[in-house]
Amino acid sequence: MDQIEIDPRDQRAIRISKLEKLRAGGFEPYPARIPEGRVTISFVNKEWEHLRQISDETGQVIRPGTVVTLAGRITALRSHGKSMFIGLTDGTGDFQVYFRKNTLDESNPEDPEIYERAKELDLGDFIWAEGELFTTRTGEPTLSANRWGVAAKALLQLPEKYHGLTDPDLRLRQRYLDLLANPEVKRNLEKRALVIKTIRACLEDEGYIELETPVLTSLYGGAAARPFTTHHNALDIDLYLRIATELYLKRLIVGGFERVFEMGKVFRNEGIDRDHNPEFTLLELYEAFADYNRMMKIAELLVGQSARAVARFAEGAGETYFRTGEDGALSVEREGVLISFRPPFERIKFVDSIANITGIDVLKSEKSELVEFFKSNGIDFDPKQPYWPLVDKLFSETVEPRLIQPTFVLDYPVGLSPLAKRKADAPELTERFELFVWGMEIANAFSELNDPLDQRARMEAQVAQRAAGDEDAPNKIDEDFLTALEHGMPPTGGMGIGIGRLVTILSGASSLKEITPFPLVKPRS
RNA sequence: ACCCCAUUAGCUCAGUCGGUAGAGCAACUGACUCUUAAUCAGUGGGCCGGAGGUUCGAGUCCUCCAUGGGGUACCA
Repeated sequence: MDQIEIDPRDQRAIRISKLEKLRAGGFEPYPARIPEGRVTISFVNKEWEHLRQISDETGQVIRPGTVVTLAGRITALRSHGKSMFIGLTDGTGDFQVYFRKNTLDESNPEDPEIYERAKELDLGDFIWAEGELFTTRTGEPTLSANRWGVAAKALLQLPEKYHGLTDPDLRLRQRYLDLLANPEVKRNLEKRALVIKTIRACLEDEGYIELETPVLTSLYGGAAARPFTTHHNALDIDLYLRIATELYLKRLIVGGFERVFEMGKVFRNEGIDRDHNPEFTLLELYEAFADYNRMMKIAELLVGQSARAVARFAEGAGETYFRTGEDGALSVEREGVLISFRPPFERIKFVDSIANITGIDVLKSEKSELVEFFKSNGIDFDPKQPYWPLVDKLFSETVEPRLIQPTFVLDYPVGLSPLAKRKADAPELTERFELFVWGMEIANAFSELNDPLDQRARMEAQVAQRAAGDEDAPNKIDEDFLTALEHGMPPTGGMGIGIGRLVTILSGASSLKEITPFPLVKPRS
């Protein structure tokens, strides 16, 4: 059986032959479990002073090290003939394991091969090792193994340890390799989990309840986006994947819940770039007897607390892109600019912000004036678009890029805000804000429109806009939603927050892809 | 959808004017009982993203295609 020729080019075949040698020698390469009593590496590192072996100046052992069992993946392998050093990583940290022939042989007289078998180990294999904790001559905390075993053999090589994995395509398609090779990727995903946990805890503290609304719906609405479609076989109907949770959460407000939120995936059939992914996690929250001023407070709370939590984590991990000021102010450094997350955030008005930069008063202006501005400033635009979408374009081009520090932009025109309540003293404006950070929209909130007749009129206008060629406008009026409103919805404040974008900013990541575990990629043909 | 750039060993990258395909890590063989990007000696490893074209000759020049990145457009 040893006579089978192995092509030395085929490293997988080499590993399979090692696996067979281990199994033949009584080392099961895929055991169901390892010996009980395994401790984590972070525990050993934390308790190191209590656990380690203590020697006097002459090197005499005064107190033996504690015997523990560790398990993890082999990340380094340095063989020295009759001893070897193994770098071991578990989910909590790194630790060095020392295999010494004499020690292993003396502890296992029944198995004369126990040291030799270790020569069948490769980088990437999972092993367990039980032994005594000591400090090497060079000061490295180490476990000297008395016993060891395979926990799971790896058949393929891991990425190179020193340069890591940098091919952007491979990083996304084989994210597990990216995670192993690039520690900051794992930290960024941990920050994502931390932000989600922090936001849930804050909202629960505020008396909010979390409910899940349908993903599969026969109508789509609550946002301007093109949907994904799918099909239900038993009912034989086409369904849409939701583009927002808004219209269902408002039904829950009508039904008597006063503080409700959902944090879940929504799906928008649009392009992919550094702040867009077709499926993304959206937080939406609604509070009865609240308005958009209350939503600003909640936004400051959620963003502020998330920033605080991420800062604590980043400091613990030794990262330096985060600063904590003397007064507890938190800021993130991006491209040399400090972004401060200390509430209250700046507040500017939508109409004023455009006028200050362009001189155009969008409430009095006309389409021709916008067109002229675009042309003279060399900005590409779609001349077929109606007035209000062009106003939005004007805002995106001139104001948005300047909104680096967290900034609330207040009081959007009603033409851009089909679901927001009009301002009592300025009916052409709405009680709506968006929160921008680093030129990116993070949150969108308003005093919700609860006048069912006004809501119907605005939805009809949208459907007409669709008919006129706006593919992002809804295709049908959600009559069931309007019926719900006609039964009466209290004055309500509502807000949506793009979780991924918030995490991108707070983690210092360069794009949404970095903090999304598995962003959408084109399948390989 | 459009423009620009990239694609060479398992990984990270060189490759000059168009003239025999290179390095480090990883792998393989051997030495080595406190190493740590271990060291030392030796060995193997390539559809140069794919398909065409120009040429005596193409990793290198041209065209098309695929994938990725950046930008533009789209995304209230």
